[in-house]
Amino acid sequence: MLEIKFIRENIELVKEGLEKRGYSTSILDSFQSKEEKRRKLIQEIDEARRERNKIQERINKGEMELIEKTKDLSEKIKYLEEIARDVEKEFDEILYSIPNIPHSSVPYGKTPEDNQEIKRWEKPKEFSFTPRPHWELGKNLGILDQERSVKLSSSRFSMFFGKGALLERALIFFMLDLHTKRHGYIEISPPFLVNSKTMTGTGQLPKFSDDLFKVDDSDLWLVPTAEVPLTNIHSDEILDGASLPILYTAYTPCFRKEAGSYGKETRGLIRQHQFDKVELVVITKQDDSYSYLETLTSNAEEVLKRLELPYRVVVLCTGDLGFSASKTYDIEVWMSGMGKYVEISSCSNFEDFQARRGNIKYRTKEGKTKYVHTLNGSGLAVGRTFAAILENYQTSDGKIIIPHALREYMEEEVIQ
RNA sequence: GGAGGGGUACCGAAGUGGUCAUAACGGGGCGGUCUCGAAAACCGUUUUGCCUUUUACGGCAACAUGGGUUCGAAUCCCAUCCCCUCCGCCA
Repeated sequence: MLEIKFIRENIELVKEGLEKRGYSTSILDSFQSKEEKRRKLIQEIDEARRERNKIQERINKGEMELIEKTKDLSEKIKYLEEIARDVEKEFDEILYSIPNIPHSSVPYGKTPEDNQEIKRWEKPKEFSFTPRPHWELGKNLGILDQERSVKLSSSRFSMFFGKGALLERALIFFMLDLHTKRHGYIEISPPFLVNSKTMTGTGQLPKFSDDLFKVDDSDLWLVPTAEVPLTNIHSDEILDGASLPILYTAYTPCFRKEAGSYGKETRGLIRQHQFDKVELVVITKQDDSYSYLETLTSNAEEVLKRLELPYRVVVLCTGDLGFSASKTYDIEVWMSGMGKYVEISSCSNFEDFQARRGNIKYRTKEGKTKYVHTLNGSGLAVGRTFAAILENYQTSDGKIIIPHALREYMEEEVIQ
């Protein structure tokens, strides 16, 4: 969330940010009226409490006749507090629904078509035959079963068999090893179910519950990304400034409802209710966060470079930017069979937006407390990487050559 | 799931209805004195949030969380969460 005082004092700037994203700005009107109401109430309550405290002091000194007077005052306070509770609740709902402001370097745009390509690595390989999509390859090789998984669960679930399951595991190991051994991230194995407070900290709640799976009869939700548990590790903490930056990586399955995507990308591994991902999270001081956005993105790119998968990097335009992010780079891998670039990683700087929600601070050398900046990026989405390997490493007879970087984890050079 | 104990600051811990609890006491951290330097000792300091347009040597709030009783709650009552011990169950 944004700082209340900041919104109040920079209402035009916030309005501009909302407009750039294509959001309605009417929320700011309710913000203003509710905020003023809230502030007046706080003042009124504080004043009444001050008065009561003074009288209480005199009662303590023996002026018992004042007891009657303070009764009324207490009733008044109780009444005001009740109103304040409601106002505060309504106000919070508004406050938590205002998105982050796009960074000044983010290009203006309305749709994903307006995202700007800033980098392209390696040319897509030329095939002497028509390359097939990964779902055909996987099915023919018997390593990917998307029919039985529907029987077990529902559509948008898949199952790997034999070498396919091994390839998936190899990818997870390869990515985690790269990030821990080469890039300096600390590996975490977090819970896959988290509570509402945690989901609110990173911005999934209250606005985006429709896309989350919730466990019945509990306050637990299935994580849609490891970003949620990792970023919230230090919620309600004041970190030592010397301990920053903190770099975490984790492998987790991710669960998403993908509501509103009926009929879209139903085949293959692109859009699933459950998929594996290795995530990168960075917690920094505010001055470092944008340079870490570059580092983080290059850490994710390194996975594709080592797997020798062609990709491009785009910077998301204001209209395509996620709710909590200030700036986002998407990495898109080339899918030979599908004949297009597909998002495989999203690397974002949230500045202090998540830190405010999750209450994550650090202490400076001078002893002051400040909000940290948080960043995260996929490093990478495992299912899509799996698909990219199948499509880019296929042979004319439908075999898959294993990329060199994975051979130590696979023990074989070809899946056939 | 059953029985019992507990949740107070960075940590340990006291306080069990009004001598103001930011909070005793002990430890730790930070600053200083002493020292060539260090240790020890001594002195000082050490929560967070909100409101007052900025600021204050200003005000308010917070003792797991949320309600309640009371003129007044860390303290009494109710609910919820979490931790510990024992029993049962179990990967």
